[in-house]
Amino acid sequence: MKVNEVAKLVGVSVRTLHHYDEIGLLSPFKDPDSGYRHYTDEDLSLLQQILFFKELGFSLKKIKEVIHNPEYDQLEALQLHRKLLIEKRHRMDEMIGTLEQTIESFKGGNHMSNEEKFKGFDFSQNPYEEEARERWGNARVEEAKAQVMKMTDNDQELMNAIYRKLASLRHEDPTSDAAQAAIKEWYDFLNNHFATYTPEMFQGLGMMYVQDERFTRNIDQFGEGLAKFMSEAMIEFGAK
Amino acid sequence: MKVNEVAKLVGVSVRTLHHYDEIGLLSPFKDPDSGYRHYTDEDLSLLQQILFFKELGFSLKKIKEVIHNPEYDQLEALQLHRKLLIEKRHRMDEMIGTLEQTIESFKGGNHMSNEEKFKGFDFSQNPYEEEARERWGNARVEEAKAQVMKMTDNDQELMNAIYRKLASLRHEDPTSDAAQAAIKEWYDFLNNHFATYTPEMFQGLGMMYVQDERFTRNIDQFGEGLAKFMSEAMIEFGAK
DNA sequence: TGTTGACTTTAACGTTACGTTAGGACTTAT
DNA sequence: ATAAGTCCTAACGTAACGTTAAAGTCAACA
Repeated sequence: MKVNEVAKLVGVSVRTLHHYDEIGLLSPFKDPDSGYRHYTDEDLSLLQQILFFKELGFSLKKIKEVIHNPEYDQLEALQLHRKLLIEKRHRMDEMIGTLEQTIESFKGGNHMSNEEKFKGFDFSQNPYEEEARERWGNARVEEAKAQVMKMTDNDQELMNAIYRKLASLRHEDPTSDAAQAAIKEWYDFLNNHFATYTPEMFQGLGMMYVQDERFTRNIDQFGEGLAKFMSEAMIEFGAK
Repeated sequence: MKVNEVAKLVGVSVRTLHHYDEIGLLSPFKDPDSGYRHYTDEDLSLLQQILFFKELGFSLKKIKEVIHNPEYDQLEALQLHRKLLIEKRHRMDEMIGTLEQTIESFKGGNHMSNEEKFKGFDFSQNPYEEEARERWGNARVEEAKAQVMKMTDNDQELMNAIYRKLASLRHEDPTSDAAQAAIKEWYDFLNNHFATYTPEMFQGLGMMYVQDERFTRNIDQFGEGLAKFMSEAMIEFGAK
């Protein structure tokens, strides 16, 4: 196989293959006449390995070491690397936290009463707070609650606007483009304001919209049937 | 202030300050005679800002844009950046997951019975599973459980060995070097095998060792007083 | 067989945010 | 005044390729 074929097959650039050859990471057979590189099946599977490690965030230098060493070293390298990744993730968590604080301070004051703030968006107060704690743990709920408390008037208005827009669409097909566009707005809003929610919490939230009638009632403040509509739209949205 | 003073004060290299000057990010006053750079207090606070954004992962190019623009853009930039960070964190989570699977497959089979595996290490089965769910949430507990299930015979043996070593030391001072070395082994083991535990879970686990007598009984299988000893050693370990 | 178009090669500069010498000017303390 | 300490600019090095650029090779069609 020639460079371009390989490149297209595995989804890397020709330059990348050249580079790997240059640094001695993957050196295919070179036709002495034409100078063309020719990759065997073996080269390909080695390339797969390389890309695998790369996806895990290894540097090419380390990949080169790891790939040409006995098995035990590979395991050790994997474990070490995982440790580094986990540390990095912790640092990222801290960074995200700092960012969120900064964003809050940029946004300025929050002048609505807390009751006002919790209207329409609710699950960290009232009947189901305890249930939420059971389902998702203390720390998560506290964090979510703190974030809702810090919401700006502006954000609150934005959220209500999204709810109203959704309510106005609630008699249409939840899979329609308009409905999906609106649910995407809502999805983006949640993503921007409550990033600490795990994917499971998102899913669970969607489920509860229809399964738990207390949720249903709360959401249907904005229009009867809204909870059901949103749930269906969310499922559709998540499916693609 | 001259370069070196500034550098030492804020913890960056002189080269970094030169670089920021080169690219027009932070250009202090330059004495026309000596050519020396002189940083004012204003320069310093600007530098703080720069470093802050840098810590958040902004490129110098973006910092330059953000710092010289109206407020609204800054907020937008912050929000955009947080989004990117969150996406990156998700990708990292996936990478860590893949790494863990790979590590498992490297380690090979697991031939002990599940009862065997849960002996000595327990909190995802038996009386307190339900309690764990309440405290830390469903997903976390399930994840932890799955990881315990996948433990290799080897790992299991390793863990038991650590427990036995700790048990043999349990009548000594928990703050002694020997005790701390042993608790570090245990800490590293947990870190290597149950990376999905949050710091709070770690702390909580330590607390429960003495506060919850069901835990105490389970750990004390390896020797009476072990739970208390471990808890004290953990607190000491965490404090430094 | 000649030519054309698709593909290949090496070479080398560009990117990011500095680190790291290197050689020389300026300042400060003794 | 002289040495020690600090400052300057200039320029190459790093990681993992991207991006031209100039030139050789291959397959097919006329």
